[in-house]
Amino acid sequence: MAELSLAKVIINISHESVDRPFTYIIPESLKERVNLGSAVSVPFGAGNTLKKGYVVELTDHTDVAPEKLKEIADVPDKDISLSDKRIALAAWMKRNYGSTMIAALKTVIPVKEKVKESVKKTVVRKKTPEEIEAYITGNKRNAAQLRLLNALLDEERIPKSILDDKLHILASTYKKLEELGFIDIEEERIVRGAVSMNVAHDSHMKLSPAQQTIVDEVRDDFDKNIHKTYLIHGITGSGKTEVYMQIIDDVIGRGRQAIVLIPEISLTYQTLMRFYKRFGDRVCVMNSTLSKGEKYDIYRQAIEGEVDIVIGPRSALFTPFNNLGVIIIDEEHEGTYKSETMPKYHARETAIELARMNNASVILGSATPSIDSYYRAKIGEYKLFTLTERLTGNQLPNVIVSDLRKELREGNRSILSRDLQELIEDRLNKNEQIMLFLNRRGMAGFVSCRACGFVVKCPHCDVSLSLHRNGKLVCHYCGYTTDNYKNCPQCGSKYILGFKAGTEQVEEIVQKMYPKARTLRMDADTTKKKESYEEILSRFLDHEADILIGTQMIVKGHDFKNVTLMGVLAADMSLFAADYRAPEKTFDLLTQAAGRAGRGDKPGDVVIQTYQPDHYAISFSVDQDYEGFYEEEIGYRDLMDYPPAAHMLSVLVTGADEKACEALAANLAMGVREHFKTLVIGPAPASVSKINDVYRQVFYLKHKSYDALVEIKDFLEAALSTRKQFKESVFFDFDPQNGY
DNA sequence: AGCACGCCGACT
DNA sequence: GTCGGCGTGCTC
Repeated sequence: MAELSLAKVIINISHESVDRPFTYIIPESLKERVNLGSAVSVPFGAGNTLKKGYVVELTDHTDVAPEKLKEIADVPDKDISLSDKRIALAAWMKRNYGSTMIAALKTVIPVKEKVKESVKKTVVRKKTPEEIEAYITGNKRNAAQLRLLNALLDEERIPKSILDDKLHILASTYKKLEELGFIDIEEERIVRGAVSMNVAHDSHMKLSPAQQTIVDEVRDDFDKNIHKTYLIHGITGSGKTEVYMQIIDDVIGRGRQAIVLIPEISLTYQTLMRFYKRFGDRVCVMNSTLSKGEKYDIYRQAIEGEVDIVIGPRSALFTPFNNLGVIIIDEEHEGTYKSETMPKYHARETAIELARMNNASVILGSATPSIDSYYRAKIGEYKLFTLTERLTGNQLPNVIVSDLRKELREGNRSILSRDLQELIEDRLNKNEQIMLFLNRRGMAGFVSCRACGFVVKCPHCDVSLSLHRNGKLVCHYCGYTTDNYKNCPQCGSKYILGFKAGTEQVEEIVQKMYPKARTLRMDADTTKKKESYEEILSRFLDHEADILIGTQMIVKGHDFKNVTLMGVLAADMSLFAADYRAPEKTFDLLTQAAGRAGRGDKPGDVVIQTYQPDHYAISFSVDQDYEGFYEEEIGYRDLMDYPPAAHMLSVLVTGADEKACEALAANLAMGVREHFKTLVIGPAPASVSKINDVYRQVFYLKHKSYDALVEIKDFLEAALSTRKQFKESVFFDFDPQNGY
């Protein structure tokens, strides 16, 4: 066979006009090192500037004129190369999500370059549990020390990185405890990211019959080389994690590897420790706070077979295992599985494609599966399992619905219903904890004129401004800040007031009503600083506050044993979002919120305050009736041709010139209408019609066939490429998760 | 993304 | 006449 002397290279320039392979000659001196997937450095363009790129094909013939061909300059050995499967996956992503090939390739490579090794620190317990207990007992201060010592009671050795990350221990705390002789910090020159704990592996937990059925069926299929997508619909506390772990055990026992995807925010210290205890140093955890070096080490260990399990957010999907056996996606309904940047891939779909390429299985799990996945399970595309038994022995919480219209009619103008007020008082007296969940920031806190209805909006972005405690009005999109108005700019009335319903206002009101109660607030503002999210949670866990007030993030998967009351302040807030998924998201949030109360041995109450107690998203969540909600919702999706009944493509046209932007959107929409004889919805101003003075027009296409939408996207891209004079940019999103 | 080519306005 | 503005087009 003739030796292949040419390489097709994708250049690292993210622009459609150069988004195609360029052919280069492989010089004799680099023959050994240039392979399929190699990262190479090549001269490009008139100036022969050196550009990085990836070899996506080796060949020995080309249609390019020979005098044009240049030679590959180098194969930098600190850059990481790709496997052929990864190239195929990138090509699939490019096609399905409409990105450039180079953007898809970069997504598929979790780490760009190799980095030197460093030291790893492990915190080791140096005193007996009894001595530690003695120190802890009666110690009301030193919360951070107690967190650390409590963790060390369970585990003699814990990697410092986990403690830093999950328990938020500061250097001063380690220093103090080292001085007191409680701990020692061992340093080891070892690969980063790895967790080696001298743990006695937990013996396999006894599974319930329902759990065992799932494990058995997946294993039997696996051994028959049948690889499906399985959906586990399991209520909170039904033991999904046990099932995942047993399946992983089976898979790694067969010499294969496992990827576990989690919505980053929900990976709690407890869950993490369960994996470590079960699998020890065969597990690696990825997260966005890891350094380049740590990520690289995980990557290297995966390739070299030193670890078998990686846990991480959607990007962990691209861990380069050689023999992937199973991909587990926990909380599969979560929106964070859809990428917001190019390529706008969905981790669930991409996982299924990756699994198909590797002969691996996919396990999806959720207490409230996405309508999408449940539909696919119902039509037999996925295999459905249901876990209905609460193994933790907790009772379901008692759910009370407060009709806010009735409250108002009967003279209660407070944001807390009388039922909720009564229960808060009761819990404060019992020294139990309370969570108050406010559905949506940004929807609340806006300033409007009670006389004429004027709403104060950002001059640069088409969203209402929020009133902050300092009296300023702030835009949550661009940060624009202005003083609050004394009089309405439209009618001059002095009744221009904030709509009191932001988390800040709730905290203020709660503090006034319950002066003795200690409150903590968690929202996008208070968690802006790195690590503050974990810090607030651990402070609440340590009972440094009685009431935690927050947005979505407080309802995600955290287990607070002492919380016996969950108040949902405005359950219908998220129903107003301009998004066909609004009822689904509302149902998910309410169901999860209800799951937060009474998870310990104490029974819990949930109060759901709403203006629409009869809306199906609310009534079914009150009854914790997923099936009922699904039936109602799928009927609606079917009727309207919304996913999963059909697929959707959103086309977002943006531009600084309003008229030009509108004209281009109208023109493109018309082109599609005429060429495909299909229905086009819009164009219309996006729900946020302007961000930072850039106008946004959007139109939607629906089609039963995904490929038909891909064809339309290709058509639009072709149409755009012949009109370069347009300064407007166009963005595509398949089955969009968030409205535009 | 760069770089070259090229076609119009104000300069030694 | 020519220097240089950046709009348009091409890159193996």
